[in-house]
Amino acid sequence: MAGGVVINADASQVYADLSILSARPSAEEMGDVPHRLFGHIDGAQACTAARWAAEARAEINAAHAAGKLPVLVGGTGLYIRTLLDGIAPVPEIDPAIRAAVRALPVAQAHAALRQEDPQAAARLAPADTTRVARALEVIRSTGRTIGEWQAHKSGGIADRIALSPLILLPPRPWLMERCDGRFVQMLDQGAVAEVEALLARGLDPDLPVMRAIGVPEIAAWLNGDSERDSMIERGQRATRQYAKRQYTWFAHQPPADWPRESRHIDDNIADELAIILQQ
RNA sequence: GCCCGGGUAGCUCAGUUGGUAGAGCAUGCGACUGAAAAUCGCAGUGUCGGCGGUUCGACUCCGUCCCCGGGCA
Repeated sequence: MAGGVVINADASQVYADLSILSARPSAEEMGDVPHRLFGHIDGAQACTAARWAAEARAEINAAHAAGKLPVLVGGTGLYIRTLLDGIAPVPEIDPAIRAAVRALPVAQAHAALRQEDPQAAARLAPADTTRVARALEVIRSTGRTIGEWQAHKSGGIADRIALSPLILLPPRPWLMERCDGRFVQMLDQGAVAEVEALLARGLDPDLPVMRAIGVPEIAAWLNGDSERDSMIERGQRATRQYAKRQYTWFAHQPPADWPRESRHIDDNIADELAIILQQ
């Protein structure tokens, strides 16, 4: 096969504004291997699982057409699941409805949901802001409940591709150390300037770019609301908590027959991966 | 040395008239259908600073000692 194409499957690495903070690969690291869906979306927009999946599908098709091997890399489980299994075909939500719903305090949103979609209200945790808002905007914007929509999924490509999955679940203590080191490294590489640039844009604080790990922590420090040491500590902690959530997702959500690799991600594994990619 | 405030969960702190303790965060585990690096659920742990006393019973009251912070000398 005439080489491969690396396709990003990380929800933060898609944003132009997050290079250092999302640990996006550098130009040198990319070398002459084509990389797709990295930093291609402006931070003023919020990407979605469905949008990413559609783009990934197009990139995979293009790679196949060019006789290249598409290699998806990244840790956003929902995105990968959406690509493979599809997702409920809910139409675009009316922006006015979305804004109104998101402006509601959760308690009110959940109370409204109890009236408008009792089943979803019963199923969801009353404090689950994201899902409660989603359920409410779906019933209000489409007239059908989210449960009805979710009865079917569409757009999945799992049944028409040959998949070679590999899940990396390295030893926890090692992983946690890497998390701590990684945040410090980001600061050394210019993460603060990246956050300053982001703040200068005056974006909605609810946007994904503004909630990415490190952004709120560094912004608070720039704002004088915290000491540098505590900023570092909070950034490291957020990274570790995220790693734990990823660990849980990938340990349990993907099919049981997907191979799990629990060794350290060292040069040996990197070589093995390189060999797999060359096949 | 004296006066005041304070020593309760890993951290910050609640604890009304005495009935052996809680909340947030952290931690652990888990969930996850269009914001997912998001959002949420569940679960530990405590010689309530030490010692003595009063009491059927003390984190709560009394005595004493230790430690921390502030003030006065």
